[in-house]
Amino acid sequence: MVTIKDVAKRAGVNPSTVSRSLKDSKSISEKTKAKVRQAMEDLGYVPNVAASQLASGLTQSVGVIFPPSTSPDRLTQPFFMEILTAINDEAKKRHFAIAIGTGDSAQDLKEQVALMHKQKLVDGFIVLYTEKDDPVSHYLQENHIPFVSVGQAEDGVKNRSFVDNDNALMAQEAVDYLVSKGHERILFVTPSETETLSQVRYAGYVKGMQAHALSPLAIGLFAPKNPETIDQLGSLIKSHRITAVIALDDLLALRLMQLLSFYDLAVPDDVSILSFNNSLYAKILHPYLTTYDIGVAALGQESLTHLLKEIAEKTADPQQLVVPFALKERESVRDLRK
Amino acid sequence: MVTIKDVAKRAGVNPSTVSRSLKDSKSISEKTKAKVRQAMEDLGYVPNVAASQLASGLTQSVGVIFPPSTSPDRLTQPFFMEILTAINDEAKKRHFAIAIGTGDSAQDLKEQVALMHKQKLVDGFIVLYTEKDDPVSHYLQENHIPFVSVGQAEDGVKNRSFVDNDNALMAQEAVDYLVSKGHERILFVTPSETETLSQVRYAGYVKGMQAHALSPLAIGLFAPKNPETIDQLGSLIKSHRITAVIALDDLLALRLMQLLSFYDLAVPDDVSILSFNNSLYAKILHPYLTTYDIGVAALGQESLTHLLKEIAEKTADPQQLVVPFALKERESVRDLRK
DNA sequence: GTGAAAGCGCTAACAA
DNA sequence: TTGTTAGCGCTTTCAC
Repeated sequence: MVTIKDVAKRAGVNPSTVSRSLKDSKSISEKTKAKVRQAMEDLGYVPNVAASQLASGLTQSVGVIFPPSTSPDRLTQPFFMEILTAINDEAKKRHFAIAIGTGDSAQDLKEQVALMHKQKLVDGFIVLYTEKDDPVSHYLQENHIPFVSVGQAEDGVKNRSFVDNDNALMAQEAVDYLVSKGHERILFVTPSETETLSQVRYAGYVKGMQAHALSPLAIGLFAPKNPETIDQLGSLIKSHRITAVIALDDLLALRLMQLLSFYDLAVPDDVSILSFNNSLYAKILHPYLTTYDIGVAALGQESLTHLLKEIAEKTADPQQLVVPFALKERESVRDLRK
Repeated sequence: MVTIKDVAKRAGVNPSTVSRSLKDSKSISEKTKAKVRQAMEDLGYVPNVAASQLASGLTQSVGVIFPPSTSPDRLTQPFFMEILTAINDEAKKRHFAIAIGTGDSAQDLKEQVALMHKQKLVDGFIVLYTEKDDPVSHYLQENHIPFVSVGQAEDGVKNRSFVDNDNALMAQEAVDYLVSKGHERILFVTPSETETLSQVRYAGYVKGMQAHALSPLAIGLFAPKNPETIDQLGSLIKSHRITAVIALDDLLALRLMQLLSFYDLAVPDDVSILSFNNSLYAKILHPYLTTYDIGVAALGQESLTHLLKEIAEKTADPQQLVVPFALKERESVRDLRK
């Protein structure tokens, strides 16, 4: 194994000079750096991470925490793999490694996070979910460990960093878009009314409707595991002669399509569907879904960038970072004016 | 920060004794160990990973390599997140950490793997895909770095460890099952005939058909991106009056369902579908898919277990580990005998 | 069965 | 601008 000493010897300098050159310290002359770099090249030197960690106290790596897999399907949403690769790509660029945390329960996760931190495995965390009274976030905050969450900030939680889209605006623009296509009887549908995300987007929907002097409908619940909601939703759509529905995500939109076909309603001829995420699901079945791309890559990149900033500056800098979204027009929305 | 020295002082022993107790060395008396453990408890001691890595030369962590994201959808298959959590869970139990590797190209990935290894970030790798002439596997093999691949072994590659299902047998049993439900005109469909996995399963299908004195049909190609194959497949199913198709995976099965409905064929009334993976896709739309569960958790667990064994024993021990599969009967196969 | 002591490879004062 | 030096926290021979 070639160490910093070997490089130093070959370059005819002191090991500390090599160390400094490595981090491109400005107190080393370009000439010396060049010499050192050449020596590194010649010898095929690669720094030993453990040694530098031990000496510097910095881990050069961050933890990425997945949501508790209480509902087993959640994790298999394409979103998580997408953001994981986005974060990893950004981390590579910045010479950081990432460690992942998964667990069955939030409690489990909390213990893992605590361990990772105490073991000095990571300097900070990206938490890929937000939940009320989440033990993980609480732990991180109480212990003043740098972290950023991906997802909607809860109300009242101010001194924490979040990366998210402007979900209210996105839902509002969804209404604008549908109205521009001639729709007026628009319904908002979600699989769970309690989720913060649902609430925020529903609020955006309400605002959007009101902006067009349309009366917003009550939130539509469609929980595939709860058969009641299915029937209710079906009749609601029929009786209110809904022409467009906004679905909380692509998967829900897919299920909605099937529900509608059961009621002999075709998409988009009878009912248009507009959804969010632009995930793989949007292009499985025709009609391909018109959906908002939430910029997963940007979410990942921003979260890491901000986290590293907090780590480097050793100071919490709570920010709400918002990532732009973009409409992907495909086949599930009909223009009623044509 | 509480170190091994603090523990030693409190327990009234030498740091080396603490270190030994930590690894439950048998050359330390139970009495001393108890004392030491108590001291650790009292002080809330947590070992510093970097220090132990540096001193021992062992990283206590392994790399998990995802397939190159050349086709962006591939990674979002639920399989990868599932196996990642399975591996991570197993790793937690064994006090190992995992580092992940992702990249756009195989070349990219190779460089990342090389770096991870040279930096002494990991002791070995789990490669979550198999491909012909894959630079990553080549690199690992040439440099005698412990690794195990998840997926079908290519022919002729003998001195490497793989974890996989017995895919030929699974396809053969799929035929058995369909025959037991009264089907005879059975078609095997795949999105890509060149993939090893396709070939192996197709071979199993052929064998299964022959075992029942049925003549196997040519492999059916259904590449959604290639419209020709869609028409061809549709007519094929019509003209041969196919009653059951075996689909390479759940996603394909879903697309197949839509194709069939386009031809006014209902699943399972007119055509039955049997697929593989038992992924999230199997339960999105009715009819829910009858599909083989490939035991992702076991795949992950076995791969890690075997890798750690190779690392610990410092000796390559090429093995083909096979993980059992199980049929999940749901709604997509009709019993023609009823 | 336990202690002493020399490192693992790198960093970061402090000097020069 | 560069060299000297003392660790970072743990492991592991080698003694006893």
